[in-house]
Amino acid sequence: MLSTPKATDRVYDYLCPAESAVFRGAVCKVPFGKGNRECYGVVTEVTEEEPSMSLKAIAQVMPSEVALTEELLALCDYLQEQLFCTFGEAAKAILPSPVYQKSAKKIRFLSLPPDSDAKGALQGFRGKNKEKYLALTEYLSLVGTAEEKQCRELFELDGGAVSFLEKKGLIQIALQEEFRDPFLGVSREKEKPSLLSPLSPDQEKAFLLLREKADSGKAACALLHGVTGSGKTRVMLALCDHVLKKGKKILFLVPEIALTGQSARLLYRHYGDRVAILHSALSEGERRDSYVSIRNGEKDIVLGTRSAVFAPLDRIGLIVMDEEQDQSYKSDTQLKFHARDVARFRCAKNDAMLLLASATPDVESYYKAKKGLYTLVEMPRRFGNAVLPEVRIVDLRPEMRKNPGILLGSVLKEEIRRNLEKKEQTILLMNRRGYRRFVSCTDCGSVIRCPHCSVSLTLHNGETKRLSCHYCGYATSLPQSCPDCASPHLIPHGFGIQQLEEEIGKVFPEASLLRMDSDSLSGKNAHDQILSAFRRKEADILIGTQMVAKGHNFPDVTLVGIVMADSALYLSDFRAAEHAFSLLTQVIGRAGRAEKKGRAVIQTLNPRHNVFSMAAEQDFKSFFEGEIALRRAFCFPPFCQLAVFTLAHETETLLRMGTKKMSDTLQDALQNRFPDVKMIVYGPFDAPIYKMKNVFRKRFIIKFKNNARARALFRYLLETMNDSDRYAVRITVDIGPGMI
DNA sequence: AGCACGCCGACT
DNA sequence: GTCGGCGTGCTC
Repeated sequence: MLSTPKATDRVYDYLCPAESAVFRGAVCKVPFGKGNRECYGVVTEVTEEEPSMSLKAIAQVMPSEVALTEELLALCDYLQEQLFCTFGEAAKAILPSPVYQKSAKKIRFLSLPPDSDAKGALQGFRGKNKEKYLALTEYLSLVGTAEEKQCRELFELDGGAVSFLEKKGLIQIALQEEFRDPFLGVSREKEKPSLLSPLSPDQEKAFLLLREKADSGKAACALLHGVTGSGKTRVMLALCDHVLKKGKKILFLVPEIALTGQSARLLYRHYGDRVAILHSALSEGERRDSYVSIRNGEKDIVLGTRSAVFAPLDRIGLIVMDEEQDQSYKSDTQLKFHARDVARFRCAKNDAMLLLASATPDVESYYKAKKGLYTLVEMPRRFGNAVLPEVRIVDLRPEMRKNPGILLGSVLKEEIRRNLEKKEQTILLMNRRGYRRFVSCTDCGSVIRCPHCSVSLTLHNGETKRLSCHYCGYATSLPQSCPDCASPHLIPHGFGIQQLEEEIGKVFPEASLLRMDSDSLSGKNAHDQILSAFRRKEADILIGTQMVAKGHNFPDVTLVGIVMADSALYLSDFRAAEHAFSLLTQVIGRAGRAEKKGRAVIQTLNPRHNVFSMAAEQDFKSFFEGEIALRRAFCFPPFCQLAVFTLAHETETLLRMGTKKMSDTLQDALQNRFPDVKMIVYGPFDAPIYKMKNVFRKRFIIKFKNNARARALFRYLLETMNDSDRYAVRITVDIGPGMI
């Protein structure tokens, strides 16, 4: 069954219809359960046997172009084994429902009618839902438009309540298809294929090494490590050409299609109609079209984000993962897979080559390459006559002592002024973490928190004084007095991008700004539009979070400022240093091109931290040596594998009972049933957000060696924990978590 | 997860 | 007497 809970995760027998062919991998519509509700299932076996019991019959066999191939069926087994998911969860990730399930339904969106006064209209209203209605209308005034389904969940309203509000004219309902554009503005007209520049000697050398590996006819993995500006992309294209000429097909993965529209342009320019695009922003119809055309063999190249690694492509000769260190390759949705692991599986099945490319490889990948498990190809020189930007590391502490709220130090201010005078562009990076504004009481010290989640509420837009929760969407207006002690002395804290914007506005009133952060924007094209506007020189300064660092080419940017570099270093995650190094290296690389030398200013309270000087020099090797020594000393990946078990329950006491049972079961298993398995168990700890949407969560972190025995122990553990009554804790597992 | 069946309290 | 609460058990 597609998408099934653990309890129904097994094979069910059905009668085949006489008229249509049923085969392994086919997707079928079947009646299921007492109410014979319509479900989808995947055929895993067809027999001629007479059934020994009365069976229900398959209602409909879906067309063969949406069936799972043998390779993808094997992938389902692999994912079940590795991730402890159900068959349905694996199959659903591989075969997203729009592909087999045609739905003409449009999504209902709610918004406020123009110049409505919901508050006034609800003043005299005395129904039991008054508070919820007020909350909903406030929320809509904050976000503009929101999906009806989401609103109903957030404010616990039913369909009746929504139609009541519509009748009263307090809200309006719009039917919309989700907005999509598969090529994200890339012209579909056939452009003249631009002639590729000949390979430079360095590129030629890298290409020959990779080609030799690709021609071996065996599954292989190579890591292409090239500093920013070394021309890796050109080498990858040369390899793609070579593989295509041999009649093999290519999967080309990028971390985020919205930010790397240029990959689509690049591939589309060279290969035109042979390219299919798969990413999460496609409409149902587009996804189906892409899927079917790939499945029918009409496409030779599939470009996409992490879930495109499941594309129904046959005869794969090469899988490219650009920016392979990027954490968005690890899924944090229901099925917590890593695209790299799936890619490795598919390469093994296809005798294909996996090419990982990056300027700052993942420490684990580089370690494997150094050990000889992957072919390591290095491009240490920048292409042409490009030079590295000149980087200044500024100790912000002296200025911070005088002015604790400072965001722009004098050095950075001076550099920005210089750039404004020269009419050159500037990028300012502000790490998102730690820059949320919250409100606290100066008398009792308490912080205003979300009633459903254990987080503080974030203050938005200075003028409107709106507080919202970034985890459940709860929104409220800033109270007049402290909810705990009734003191009127509530003050905002924390620096947001908005503060930086205000400060720049004061210091440089003549400068035009663009801001890019994920909170202020929704819609897939918004980022791309901002970036394009900046590239067209419609603003002097671009302020943003990590997104501004990713793979974009801005020829007129000569200055990059990292406003507070430390925030990236102080995450509890063991990969914090790796991420900081990668982010800094990438963003510094945005400054300057061949003709114009770039400058970067790093503001920090830790000027001696060597991650800054290593990022400035693009000295990945020194960074790696230091980092791998730490990982070895403290036993972190790649020297072990990590698993995070999260236990969730609405009731704290029952959650505690669950964690106790988990601890006991683990200890017993390690001592008696699995004495040969070595694991280190940490926990239970409160999850980083202990309470979310009124559910409490605790977790265990386990270091282990990933082998069949360890997985058997986990499976035993999950079975033992799940066979208690249905009101017990819910457990989820994340193997190789992205962030811990 | 859904959905039905089944056995106890407040209504016509 | 009956509607409906949610505990329990099953899904080909």
